Amino acid sequence: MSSFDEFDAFEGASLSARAMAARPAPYLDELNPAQREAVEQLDGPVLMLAGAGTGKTKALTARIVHLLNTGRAQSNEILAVTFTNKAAREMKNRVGNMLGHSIEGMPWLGTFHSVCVKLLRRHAELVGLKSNFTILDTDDQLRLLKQLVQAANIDDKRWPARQLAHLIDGWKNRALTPDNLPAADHGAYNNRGGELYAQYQIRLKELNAVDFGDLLLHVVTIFQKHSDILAQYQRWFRYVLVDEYQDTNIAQYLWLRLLAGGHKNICCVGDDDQSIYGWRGAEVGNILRFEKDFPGAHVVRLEQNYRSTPHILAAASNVIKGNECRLGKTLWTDAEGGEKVRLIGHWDGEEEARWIGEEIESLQKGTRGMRAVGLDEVAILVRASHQMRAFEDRFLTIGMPYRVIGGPRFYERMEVRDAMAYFRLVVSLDDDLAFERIVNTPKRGLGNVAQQKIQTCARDNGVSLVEGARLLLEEKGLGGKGAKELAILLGGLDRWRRQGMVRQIEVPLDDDAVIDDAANARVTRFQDSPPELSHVELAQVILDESGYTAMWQNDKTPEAPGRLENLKELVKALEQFENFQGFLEHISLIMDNESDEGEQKVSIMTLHAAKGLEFPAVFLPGWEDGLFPSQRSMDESGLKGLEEERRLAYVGITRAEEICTISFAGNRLVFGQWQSQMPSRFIDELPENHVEVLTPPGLYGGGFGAASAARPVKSNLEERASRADGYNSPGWKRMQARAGQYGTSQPRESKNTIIDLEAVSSFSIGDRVFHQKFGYGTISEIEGDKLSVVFEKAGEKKVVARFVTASDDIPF
DNA sequence: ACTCGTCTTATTTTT
DNA sequence: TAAGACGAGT
Repeated sequence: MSSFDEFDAFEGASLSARAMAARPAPYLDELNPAQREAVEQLDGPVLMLAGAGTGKTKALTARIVHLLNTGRAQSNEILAVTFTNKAAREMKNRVGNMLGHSIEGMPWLGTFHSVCVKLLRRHAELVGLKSNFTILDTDDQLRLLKQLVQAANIDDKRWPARQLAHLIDGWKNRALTPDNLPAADHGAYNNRGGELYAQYQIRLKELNAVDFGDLLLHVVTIFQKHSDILAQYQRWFRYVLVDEYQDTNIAQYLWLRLLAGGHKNICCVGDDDQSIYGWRGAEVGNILRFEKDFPGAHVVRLEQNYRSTPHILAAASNVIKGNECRLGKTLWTDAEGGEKVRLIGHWDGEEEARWIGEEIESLQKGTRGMRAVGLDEVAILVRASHQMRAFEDRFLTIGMPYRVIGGPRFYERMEVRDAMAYFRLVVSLDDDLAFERIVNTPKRGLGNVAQQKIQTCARDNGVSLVEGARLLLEEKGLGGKGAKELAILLGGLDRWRRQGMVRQIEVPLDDDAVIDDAANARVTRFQDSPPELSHVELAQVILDESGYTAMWQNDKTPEAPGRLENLKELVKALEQFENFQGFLEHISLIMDNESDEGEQKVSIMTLHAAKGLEFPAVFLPGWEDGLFPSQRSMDESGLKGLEEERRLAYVGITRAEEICTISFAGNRLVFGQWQSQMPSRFIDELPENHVEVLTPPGLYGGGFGAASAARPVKSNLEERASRADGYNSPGWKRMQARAGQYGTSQPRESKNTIIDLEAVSSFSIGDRVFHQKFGYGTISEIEGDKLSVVFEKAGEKKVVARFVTASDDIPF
């Protein structure tokens, strides 16, 4: 992709740079003392512990500018890594702005993955790859693994390939190659884990492909095995900067240690309290251990917050201080006043959504002396994406514009990937995975049997699938419609390839290696080919002639028009690139979807997706034990899991600038079952004098606590959870202490059910009752809060008392 | 080869 | 509940 003239100026560079060392540094004046310290401490290891909203990016960019300005390094001698492209882009922009001129260079500011791609392209042969290797996405990865699993005669029902994929990802995150896989891990996946992992890696090499994990792992391997190469880069990258250090996994940690191992000029920026990606391999330990890893490290804490009101900060701080494993920071602010964090309980999830909808409407109008808040300034942050539905439903009915952030990304959409598979195949005919994806899309009458034949033929002859298909046709090994269609496809591939060729020769590519390969192959055959198509035109032609466009045009499902729209957008996106290769390279790493226009909309997203963002008004619904903190997280990871959930709560609260509203529902439909919920234990951790409880207990006698007290079943569950992690006080105590403490909004009238909480415990045998699902019935037995009811239509069922009402009350 | 019905299983997600 | 995966039937 990019050439290596980043290195060209290697030795003689710094004279002019040093001459600049005396330049004034106005950017320093805008920093607070802590930020300034973090910026000016240029040499040696530095850990910048930056709390939420403390101007971390500002400090980080100032540091880069300072490095340049003092002549310590040239822009191409600084390695700065982030996790997301968005973060990398922002940093680039801000460095540019701060310098006052566009930065030519900073070629090594990018994501871990994009930097690794560059490095790996340069040294691919050292791990048995060619420098034009392709990068598989998770979909390709899974398909590949499925094949291996089937070939190994494993019942993929009992041992799903997904699970294996997950294991392998985990190993790669931990920098474990098949060779150094610990015995314990070897036995995973029905004792075949290690074996299949090894096979998978071999297969990847055969395909000249890598998965995301490999990008880092291969580079680490190269550095470990080739000290000369490592030394070269250690010298080249004079300063190393890392953003979001708390999110690094072991592979990334090793990678950094290796690169910074010489001069130790490494500056890691992060916040242990915002480590929320443990489940995908991030090691909070990396940041907690920093001072041990880099003795003599300077630790700077950025604690002055420029984002939120004191109430919000107090709430966040009080919650997070429940965590044991943290370095400790206290956010503070100059700002004064502001609303307290608001807390409200609801009857159920629907009611919660309704209330939030109305609340947003009144924020818009600017009631209670507050300024009017625009919809763009409002966000709803949920723990799990299924919670979004209630809000979407509600907002749809009241016509409130909203946008869901972090859904399936543009480049992950089926149609986009199909299209890209065509492009990939045209670019390199031996992209077997791309071929597999599209042979029968659109339907060409090439089902399992036909594809199997192609596979066999290709393997027997040791060629790619495309070549195998060609041979198969020549041998007449395939008949009927399939054969005809396949011939058309192969013909098309050749034609498209030819149509794209000349253009590719004319356009200079960045990457010498790629250009050489491609050009050599082409010059001999197609030098004088007739008028060509630009890659954009070609893309359109491919989609049309392959029948792919037609496939969606003929599709009558409601999503078909949207898919066609996406294809158009994809073709348009190609315009920004010089050629196919450039595009494919780019999108394999960039999965952004920032195509949102002007209209004011409420944002709905998960807490994870919200990290790094901020909104004047934030709603945090669903604070119920089991949902948040997530039961699964606690079951799987115990105390560690709970602490990560707590960090998530911290992240959520600290997204809010002016007003933060936390809510919970007493009942929620979970997997189609109504469940009564306990308020989240994190609610107990909110500091009372910074919280305003809305809708005090009123009409419904005792409100939440009383209702809970009537349900020993839940509290046992709750108690079990508490005991399991040994963390909080037993559920019962908490619950009782809380009884009546929090307000609960009234049940939704539109449901036409008025449920008298007092009545829950006052059923007696023989009462006639109504149940939403089973209809009318008569109570035959009472056991705690469980009733046996003989329903008129549904027969005898055990139901929880709460879901049943005395039948007279039902105004149906 | 494709469609339809049954079964299963339910976080968080970047690159 | 509700979406996705899978197998059987046409």
